[in-house]
Amino acid sequence: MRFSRAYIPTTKESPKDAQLPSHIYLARGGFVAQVAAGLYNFLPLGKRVLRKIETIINEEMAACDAQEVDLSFVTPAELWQESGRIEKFGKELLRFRDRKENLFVLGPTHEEMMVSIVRNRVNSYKQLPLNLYQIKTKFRDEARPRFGLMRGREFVMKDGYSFHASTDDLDREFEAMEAAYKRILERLGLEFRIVEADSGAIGGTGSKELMVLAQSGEDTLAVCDTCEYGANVEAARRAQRSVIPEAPQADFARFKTPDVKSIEELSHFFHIDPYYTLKAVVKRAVYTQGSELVCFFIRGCDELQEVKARNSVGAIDLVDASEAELREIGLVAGFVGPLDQDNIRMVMDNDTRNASSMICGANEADYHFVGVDLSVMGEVVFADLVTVQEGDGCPHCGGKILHTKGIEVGHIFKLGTVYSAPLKAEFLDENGRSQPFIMGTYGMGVSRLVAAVIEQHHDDKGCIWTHATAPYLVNVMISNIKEESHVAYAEELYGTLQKKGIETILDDRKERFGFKMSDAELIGFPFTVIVGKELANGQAQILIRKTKEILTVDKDAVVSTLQGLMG
RNA sequence: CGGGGCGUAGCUCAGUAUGGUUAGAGUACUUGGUUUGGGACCAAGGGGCCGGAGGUUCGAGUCCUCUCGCCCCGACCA
Repeated sequence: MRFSRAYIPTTKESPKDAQLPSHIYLARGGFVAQVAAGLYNFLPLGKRVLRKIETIINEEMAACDAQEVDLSFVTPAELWQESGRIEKFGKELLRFRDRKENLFVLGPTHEEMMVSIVRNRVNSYKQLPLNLYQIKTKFRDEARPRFGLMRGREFVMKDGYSFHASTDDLDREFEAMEAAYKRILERLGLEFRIVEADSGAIGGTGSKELMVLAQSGEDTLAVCDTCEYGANVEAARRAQRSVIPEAPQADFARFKTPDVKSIEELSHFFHIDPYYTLKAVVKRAVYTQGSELVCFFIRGCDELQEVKARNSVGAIDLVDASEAELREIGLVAGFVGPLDQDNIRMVMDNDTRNASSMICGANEADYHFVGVDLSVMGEVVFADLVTVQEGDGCPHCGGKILHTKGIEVGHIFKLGTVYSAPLKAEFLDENGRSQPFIMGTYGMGVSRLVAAVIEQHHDDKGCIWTHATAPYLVNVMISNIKEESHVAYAEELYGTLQKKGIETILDDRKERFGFKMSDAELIGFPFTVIVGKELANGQAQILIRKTKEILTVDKDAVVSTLQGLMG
């Protein structure tokens, strides 16, 4: 490609709404342009990067015998009614009617459609397993799109679905997909972590997220400093506490604690470690039908993890409860405890099982119980409710847990029969019995990966594309196009590189040196060959974008040097 | 969806408290010239329904009402 003929609208200034490096540099470098909230046009350079990522995904999927399909983007709402997700998805699902007044939705994900193309066509275990995927634009009417390509409303996603006759076979495929996803991210040149995760509203097990590590990531990860363990904080576990603070000495008693409400005040009042206090967090749990107040009890030194709490009661949402709501059921905010009351549904954190020497609210204003032994409680529901904190022990090796940020670029999990059962997608097993397909699902955010590469690989000048993602690997820059000998050499080099199959752009624009250099750095070509002054000595220079290193090499050695650098 | 902010040239923004020449700057663009290793300089140009609709007024970018859009914080997010 000749730069003089390319459409690469770079700008010196960044759009005012851009915050993240990926957003700023992709916009400034002329890769994408915003159309409306959460909607972006991909310009030539952006499209090339997108296609490169898609190609790598396609290659790795082919290696696993997964087959690419292309499902219609507009899907009949009926399918969504059948699966029951039309309500669950809510306003994120864009719906509209056609001229005949039939209701349709724009696909935000394609479980329903994928199941529908397989059901009634695959009807024997002999036709299984099957792994189908597509790379396609999705639409989710996000309440608040942000961060450029990171969280758009329209985005490109690879979504794959596998169908199996047994859970063993699903397990095998799941591992193969995890390995394939790992290879994809490695080939893209990304630093990432595969972490345990919550399956979300959709349900399922074995949920794993692929996280590209970057400070700007929207997800917090708990990772072990010693072993491979990593998890989204929404799902992270921890080892039993190894160091337990010294227990306070006290017999069971009701104690006057005027205006002592918070855990901090309580531990200060009694001069004890918050470990021995019981924190009560009351939330209104919202279910598909109805809602109720629930009190979650955790140790005072812990924080409630809302996703875990929500899962523990099967709620679709938790909202803060007001003091008035508490009063209505006879509880006093700041003094809620599990003893002597059955006003509210209670869930206790696993770490409070049989806890003793505890201090908890007495369900009466200005009173707490001390010396409480929780093992005296009758039937109690326990669950893991707490947020794993930095410094906690790794559940696998006992190493130390650290927090880090990640960008979710992939999510794989085992669906089982969550969709196939309600949609009645069944096959006959070896015994002639009808069974719903056992399914797995494998998603990867393709357009988000474009942004993730830049979040992880940029500097104050612009993008630094990895070799696998660069729109062009080599930029041959002519410092001054008025120098005929320079132009002649650059043209020849450009031709040679192209013949060798190396994606090259020739910067033959009538611009000054500095302007072209800034563009080269902003766009982020891995290598820029500077054809200029040095040619008088029979030399050219190679700028390595990543290290900013400039190699001066003999003009006849440029191609071989580049090939060496590309490895 | 709650709270806040902003819509003026392709882009980044002045101008709006107090209505009044022909609506500005920087940058980008065009032409000519000088330059030619880090977004250079000089000169001359083109480019605007001041988001939209209605109103007040002799007169509205500026005041009032209503709308639409975009951004930020939060809630939400397979």
